[in-house]
Amino acid sequence: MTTNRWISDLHWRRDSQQSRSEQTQSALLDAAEALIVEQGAEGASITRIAERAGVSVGAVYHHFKDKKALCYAVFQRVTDALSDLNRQAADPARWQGARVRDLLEGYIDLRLHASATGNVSKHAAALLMANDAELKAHMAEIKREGNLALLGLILARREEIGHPDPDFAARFVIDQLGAMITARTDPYQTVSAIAACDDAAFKAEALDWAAHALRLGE
Amino acid sequence: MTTNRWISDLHWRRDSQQSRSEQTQSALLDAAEALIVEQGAEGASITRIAERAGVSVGAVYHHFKDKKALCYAVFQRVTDALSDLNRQAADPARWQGARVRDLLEGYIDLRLHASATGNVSKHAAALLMANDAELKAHMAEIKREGNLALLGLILARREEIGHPDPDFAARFVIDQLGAMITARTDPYQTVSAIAACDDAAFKAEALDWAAHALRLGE
DNA sequence: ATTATCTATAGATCTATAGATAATGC
DNA sequence: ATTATCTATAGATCTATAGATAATGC
Repeated sequence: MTTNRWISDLHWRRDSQQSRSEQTQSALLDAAEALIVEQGAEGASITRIAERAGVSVGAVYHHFKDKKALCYAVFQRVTDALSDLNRQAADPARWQGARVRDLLEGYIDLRLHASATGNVSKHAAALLMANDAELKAHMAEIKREGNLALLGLILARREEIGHPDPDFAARFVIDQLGAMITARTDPYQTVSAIAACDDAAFKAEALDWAAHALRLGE
Repeated sequence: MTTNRWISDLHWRRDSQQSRSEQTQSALLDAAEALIVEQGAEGASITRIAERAGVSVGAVYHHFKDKKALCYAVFQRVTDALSDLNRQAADPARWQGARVRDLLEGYIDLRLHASATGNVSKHAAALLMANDAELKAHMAEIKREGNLALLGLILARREEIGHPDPDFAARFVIDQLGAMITARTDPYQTVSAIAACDDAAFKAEALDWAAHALRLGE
C-alpha cells in the first residue's frame, strides 16, 4: 500500500478505473433486475440491459463473460445479502439467555422484515430461479443453512421441549413456520387470513401454534 | 344429429377432420409441455414444438392464433382439471354427516393425491405462471374458489369450533394447511421434516395442529 | 367449400465478437 | 501497458405469414 492516502482515501479524484468499473457493473445489475421484474426474464435482453444502464453492448461483455454470468451475478447479489443475514442471526452470542420462544419470535421478525425490504432484487431473483434449476438448488441450500443454524440453537435448549421426539418436532416447526411466512408474503393470495391479519396477530397465532407443536412448558 | 351412428359411434372410420384436428392440437400441447419442462420456457420455441409434435410450423398457426394462445392452452388444460377436482370436492352431498375433522382430512388427501399425479403438466403450468402475472392471478383465483368452498363446508359446522372467532380461525387453518402441503410437495426442500416423514405421519401432525387451532371439541 | 397441412421466407430480434479509440496506471 | 468503452456486424435464432397442395364434408 504505497498509494497516496490523500488521493485514495479522501476522494479528491474519484474517477479511478476501478470505481468506474464498479459503477458500470452495478448499473448493469440494476438495469437487469429492473427489466426482469418489469418485463419478465425474456424481456431482459443484453441489448436492452445495456441501453438501460447507459452503456454499449460491448461494455457488457467486457464485464461479464456471457448473459448467464450476468444473470448469476444478479442472483448472487441477493443470495450474498441473505447469507449475511443468516450469519448474523446464527451467532450464538446474540441469543445468550434466550428461550426457544424467543428464538422463534426472532426468526419470524427477521423473515417478515427481510421480505419487506429489497423487493425488486428479490423479485428478480425469484424470476431467475423459476427458469433455472441450478439457482433453485442454490437458494434452497442457503435457506437450508439458515434453518439448520436455527435448529442447532433450538436443540441446544431441548430441555424446554416436551414433545417426545424433540428433533423431529423442531424440524417440523421450522419447516412449518417457513411455509407460513412464505404464504403470508406471497402476493397472490387465496383466502387469506394469514395475509389479511396484521403482523402482531400473525406472530401471536404462529407462536401459539409452534409452542403447541413443540409442547413448550410454560 | 343426422349422422350415421354406425360411423360416428362405432369408429369404423376414424380419420375425420375433427379427430385429426384434436389429435394435432393435443400433440402440440403435449410437445409444448414436455419442452417447457425439459428446457425451460425459453427453450420451447414454435419451431421446436412443431418439430416435436411431428407437424409443420404452419400447422401450429392454423390451430393457435399465436404463441401466447398456445401457452395459454397448455395452462388451461391444467387449470380445467383443477377446477373439475374443486367442483367434485365441493359438493355438499358428498360430505353429508361429515365432521370438520373429516373435511380437513379429505382436503389433505385430495391435495396430496393431486400433487402425485399429472406432474409434467403441472410443472409446465408452474413455469408458465412464473413468467406471466395474468396466469399467476388466474391460478390464485382457482385456488381461492376451492378454498372458499371448503370454508363454506367448515362454517356450516361452526358449532364444532371452540375458537372465539370461528371465521378467522377457519380461514387461518385453510391457509396454513395449504402452505403446509405446498411445503411438503415442493421439490426443493430445506430442513425438512415436513417432506421427510411419510404421508400418515404428515397427516396426523397436520390434523393435530388444525384441531388445536380451531379448538375442535373431542 | 372448407379444413388441415406443408414449404419457403420475410423481418425482427438476440448473443457474442472483432477491432478501434481514449483514458488510467505503473 | 492495461483497462474501459464504443461502433459495427456476423450468424443464429424465432415468430408469423403467404401461398400451394391434398384431403374431408355437404
